[in-house]
Amino acid sequence: MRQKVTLKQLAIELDLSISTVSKSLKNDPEISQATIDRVCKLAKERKYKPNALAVSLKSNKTRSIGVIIPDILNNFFAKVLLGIEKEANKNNYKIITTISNESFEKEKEYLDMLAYNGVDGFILAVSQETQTKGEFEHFNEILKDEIPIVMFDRVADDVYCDKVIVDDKKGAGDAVDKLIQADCENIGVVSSIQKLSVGKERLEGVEKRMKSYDKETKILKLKKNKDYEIQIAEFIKENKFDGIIGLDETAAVSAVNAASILGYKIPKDLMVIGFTNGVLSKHSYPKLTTVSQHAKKIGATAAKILIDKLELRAERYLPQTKVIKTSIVSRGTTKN
Amino acid sequence: MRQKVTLKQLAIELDLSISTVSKSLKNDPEISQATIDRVCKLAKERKYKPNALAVSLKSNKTRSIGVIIPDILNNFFAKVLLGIEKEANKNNYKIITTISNESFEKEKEYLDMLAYNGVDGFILAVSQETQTKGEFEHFNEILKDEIPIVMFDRVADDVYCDKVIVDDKKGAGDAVDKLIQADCENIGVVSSIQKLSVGKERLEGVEKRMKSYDKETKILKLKKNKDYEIQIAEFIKENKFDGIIGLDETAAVSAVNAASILGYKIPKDLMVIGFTNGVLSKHSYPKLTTVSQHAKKIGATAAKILIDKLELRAERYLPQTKVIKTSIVSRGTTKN
DNA sequence: GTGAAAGCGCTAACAC
DNA sequence: GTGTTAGCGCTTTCAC
Repeated sequence: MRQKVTLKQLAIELDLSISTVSKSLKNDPEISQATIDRVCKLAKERKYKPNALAVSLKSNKTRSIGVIIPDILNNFFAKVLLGIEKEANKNNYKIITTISNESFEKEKEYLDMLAYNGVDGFILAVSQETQTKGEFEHFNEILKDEIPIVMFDRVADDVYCDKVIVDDKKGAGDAVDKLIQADCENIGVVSSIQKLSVGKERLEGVEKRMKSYDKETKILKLKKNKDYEIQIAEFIKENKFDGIIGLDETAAVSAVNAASILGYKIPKDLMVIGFTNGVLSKHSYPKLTTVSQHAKKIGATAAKILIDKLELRAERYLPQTKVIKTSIVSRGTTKN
Repeated sequence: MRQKVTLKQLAIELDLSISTVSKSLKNDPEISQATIDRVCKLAKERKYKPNALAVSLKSNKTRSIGVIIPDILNNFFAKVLLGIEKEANKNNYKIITTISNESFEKEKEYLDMLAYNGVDGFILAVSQETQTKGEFEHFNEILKDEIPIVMFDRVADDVYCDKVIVDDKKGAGDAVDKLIQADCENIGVVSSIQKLSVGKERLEGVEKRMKSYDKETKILKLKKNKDYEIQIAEFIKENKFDGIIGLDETAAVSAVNAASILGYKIPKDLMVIGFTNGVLSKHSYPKLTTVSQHAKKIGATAAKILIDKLELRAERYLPQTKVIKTSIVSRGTTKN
C-alpha cells in the first residue's frame, strides 16, 4: 500500500480536527475560506490522496467493473476489452478482468468472486458452455443483489439486463449481397462456431438472404480435431464454389488458405468474405474482406451503458439492448 | 455490493459478541468447540462471507495485482495475460488490468492509479515509449513504497526488481542454425520492432550467430507507414534471399505473404522463420515455423514470483531474473 | 466555523 | 471461554 498521508496526519499538522480537514478538502461552505486554503495547500504539498479502500468501505462503491471474457486470445474479445478499458478509465473506473475460458463453472465462480469483492457492476460475454447448457440462474442471482450486468455479443435472452449486440443477421445478409453483386454464382458457408448464438444468427442471416436470391445455402461445420484447411478444400472442390462466406475469422482465413492448397486464385477463381476484422484478416494473403463488428465500439458502448447506470445518469431501470451496426471492410479477397 | 450478512448480524442472531463470532470462524482455540460449531453452522446457512473491503482496509492487503500491458491486441501479450490470470486465480488473487498502449504517460498514470488503489504488487511490460525515453523513475518510486514489481519481456535494466525474460539471443541464434542446417545460403532479417529491447536482443543474437558462420547480416527495418509486404518483397528480390528471419510475428507473416507476391514457393524457394507462436503463425499459408517464447509460461512465472514475494514464501529481498527458454516450433515454412 | 462521535465491517490486544 | 475496546481511513450528522 502506498498512501501514508492520511486525514489524521494532516489534521495533526494543521492542528485541526479530522472532520474539518475532510470538509475543507470538499470545499464545504461551512468552513472558512482561510482554513480551506490552508488545508488544501498542505494537502497538495504532502500529495494527499484519500485511501480508496476506506472510501469504498464507507460508500459501498468501489469504482471497479468486473469483466468476464470467454477467450482473451480471440482478437475480437481483446478488442472489446480494449474498448471497455478505455471508456472505464476515462470515467475513472478500473476493470478487474477474468477469463472464463468458455467454461460454465469458471464463469460462475468469477461472477461470485467479483461480486464478493465488491465490483459495482459487470460487463461480460456468456461462455460457450453456458450457452450450450442454457443455464443462466447465476446471472439472475447477481441481478437480484442489484449489481447491474451488461452483456455483449454473446448474450442470454432469458436474462433481463442491458445488452450490446451486433446486427449479425444483417451483416451476414450484406456479405451475401457483396458476393452476389460481384457475380458469384455458387456460394458456400464455413463455420467453426456453430454452437454459439452468434454463429446461429449469422447462418440464419445468410440463409434468409440467399433464399431471396432463390439459392440454397450449403454449410460446412468445421470439426475441431481435423485441419480446417483440408476440410474446407474438400468442401470447395466437391461443390465447385466460387464464393465462400466464413462465419468467423478463423474459418474465413482457413478458406483463403484452402484456395491456395487447391491452386485457386483469389479473388479470380474464388471470393471469400469473413467475419471479425482482426489481425488474421489483415495478414492473410490476399488480405481478407470482412464484416467488421467494431469490437472496440462494442466494448466502449457496454462500459458507457454500465457507468451511466451506476452513476444514475441513465433513466430508471429499464434494460436496453443496443445494436452496433456492422460494416463491410473490403480488401483483397473480393472483387469490386 | 452483494454482502449483506455481516459478523454483527450473526452475532445478534446467536446472541454472542462480534469478536466471539469472528474468532469462532477462525477456529480460535480460545473458543469452546460447542460455540464454534454453532457459529459455523449459522454462517454456512446464511452464506456468510467476510467483506473483502473491510479485510483489506484492516490488513492493508487487497490480494490484487496490478497488470500493465502495452498492447492487448498483440497475441503475445494476450497469452501472457492469460498465464498471469490463471496463476493469480489459483492463488486467490485477482488482477486489475490496464493497457498502456505503448505510452509513457499512460503507464505512469496507471502505475499511480493502481498503487493508490492498493494493489499488492505489479506485473508489467515496459511500454515502447518508456523504453525509447529511458526514463524509469516512476518504477523506482513504486519500489520505494515497498510495492514489488515483476517486469516481463520488456524490462528496464536500471530498475532493481524481479524480471522474467526470454533468452531472445539464443532463440535468434537457433533460428539461424535452423535455416543454415536446411541449406539456406543467403539469409535476410526483417523487423518491425527495431526500437524495442527485445528487437535489439534478437538482432544481436542473429548477427552473432551469422558471424560464426562467416556471414554478414542484412536487415530491413520496416517503415510503419508503408505496406510491409511490399517493402519485404523488394528486399527479398534485391538481395535474392533464400531464407528470412522475421524478428516479430507480423514481420514474419508479411515475409511469407511477400513470397506469394513474388511468386516464390515456400519453403522450396524461400524459407521463413519467425518469432512468437501466435495465431498469425498458425494461420498463414504455409503455416509458419517460429521461435516460441512460451508466453503463457512467462505470465504464470511472473505471477508466481510476485505472489511468492507477497506471501513471503520467497527468501529475502534479492530480486531475481528468470529466463524462460525458447523453443522452435517447426511448421511449413522451413524444410526438414 | 469547528469539532466530536458514530459507523462502514473487520481484527486483535486485552480484559473479565 | 467470552466480551470489550480500539483502530484501519474515511464521511457525515449533530453539537457547540
